[in-house]
This record gives sequence, C-alpha cells and structure tokens, in this order.
Amino acid sequence: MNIKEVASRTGLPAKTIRYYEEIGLVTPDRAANGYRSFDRTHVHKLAFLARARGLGFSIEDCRGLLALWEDRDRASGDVRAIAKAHLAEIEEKIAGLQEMRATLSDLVAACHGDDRPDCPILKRLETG
Amino acid sequence: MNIKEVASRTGLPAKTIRYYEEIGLVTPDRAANGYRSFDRTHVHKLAFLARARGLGFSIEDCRGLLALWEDRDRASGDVRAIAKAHLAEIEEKIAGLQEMRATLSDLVAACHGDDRPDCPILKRLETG
DNA sequence: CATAAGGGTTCCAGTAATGGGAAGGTCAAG
DNA sequence: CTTGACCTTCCCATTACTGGAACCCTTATG
Repeated sequence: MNIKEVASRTGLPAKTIRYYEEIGLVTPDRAANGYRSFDRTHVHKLAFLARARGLGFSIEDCRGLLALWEDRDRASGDVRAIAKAHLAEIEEKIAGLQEMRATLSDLVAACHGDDRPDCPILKRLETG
Repeated sequence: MNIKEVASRTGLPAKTIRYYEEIGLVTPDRAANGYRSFDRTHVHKLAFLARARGLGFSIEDCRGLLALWEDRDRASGDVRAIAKAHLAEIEEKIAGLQEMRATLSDLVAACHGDDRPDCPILKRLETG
C-alpha cells in the first residue's frame, strides 16, 4: 500500500507519516522503486498513533504506549501510569485556561467597546 | 537601567527581553559600551507585554494591543475585538481539553492498573 | 513517441516563543 | 591584577509538524 492510501485510511497527512518514520515510530518496507510500502500492521500502528495523538498524548508518550501495546506481557499499570500523568497535565492546562477565561471575560464585559478611547482592558494590562 | 534590573522588575527573563527587542516590540537605547539601556517607558511597555502574555495573548496579539495602547485615540472597540477573539480561542481550547479529560478519565477508571496485561486503555486506542 | 497528470522521493527551511550555552567584552571591588 | 558578575552576539535545540523545491516513477492520452 502506498502512502496516500495509508493517509486516507488513518486520517494522517502523508507528511506526518513520513515524519513518524523518520523518528522511528513506524518502519514501512520499501518497494523496488523506492516507494514506501505499508502493510496492515503498519496501518494499524499508525491508526493507533492517530488516536493517541488525538487524545493529546505527546509523541514520546505515544512511543511508550506503542512499546507497551506491542509487549504482550506488559502490566496494565504501566499504561495507566502514562495515562494518569497525561490526565494530570490536561487538568492543569484546563485550570490555567479557566483562570485566563475568567479574567478576560470580566475585562471584555467591562469594556464598552465603542468609538471612545477609554478602555478598561488596556488599563488593566497597563497597571497589572 | 541594565537588562537584569529590567528583568527583575518585569518578571521577564533577560533572554526574552532581548528577543522582544529583536522582533521589534521594544527598542531600548544603547550605552557607549554597547549595553542596552532601558528607561521607565521601556520597562512599562515590557510589563504590559508580560501581563498580556500571561493572559495568553500571542506575540502578534501583543503587538496589536501595544499599538492600540500607544494610540491615544484608538477606539476601545478595537481592543475589545482582539480580546473577544482571544477569549473565543481559549474557550475552544478548554472545550477540547475537557473532552480529552472525559475520555481519558473514563479510560483510567476502567483500567484496573495492576500486573495483568489486560488493558482497556490500549484496547481503546487500538480499535478507536 | 512525447507529454502531462498525478503519484512518489529527499532535503531544506520555517513555525511560536523562548531556553541553553559558548566565546568574548566590561565593570567594580579587593 | 585578578576575580566574578555582568553584558554582548551567535548558534543550536525544543514540539510536531507543514510547505516548497527539485527530481523520479507510472499511466493515459494525442
């Protein structure tokens, strides 16, 4: 299977698939003409990566998950640890963004937003 | 005022201040020995930048806000538009992260996380 | 047979916003 | 005079790709 076919099956851009090969996440075969040649297992692996990335796991997380996925004897606790750490990161990000949102929506609400130059948003950025 | 003093007053690392000069956000004077020389207005501007960045505005947003801040006659509506757009972005990010969190916390809860190899997290990543 | 379209390949550069570190100039104190 | 704390510029690394140039392969059509 050529790269474009794999791209449409996994939803990953061809560029991204080449990049994943470059960093050692997949290792497709090569046809005589130099084209990458993917089989079912490569596609499966790439689809796994697409889903994990979609859940926000970093590339290095994915590398770890992939290794665990391929290890028939891994402990589910190992996987869970990665997922839990990632969950904690997500929660931190959410908290930070919610704080920003609160401040910003206050500011937007306070600003009359017309043609007059008086603006509480700038005032706030000015003085802290 | 030398750069380290400015760094400690604004909370911005010296590296970042140099970078802000490089991209044209501030233009400190230069002393005879080549050292950057900041005055009150530079510090004020950098403090403004630090606050805006702290609220998650991008550098380009900051450039726009700074221009409006320095324009005595700007319309507050212009500022408000930038802030509202940024607020919308933040809200999108929060929504995306909350979705991830929901999925992930379901998965973490479903995984017994012990020494056995059976793992719902990987299973889910495997099959979508 | 020439050619054009639509694959594929590699490599180089750029993104956002810094951070790290090297190599070297300057300044104040002991 | 030397030490140590500053300052300078310059270049590389980061994350996870994305875009583009230059070039090869395959197939269909005039």
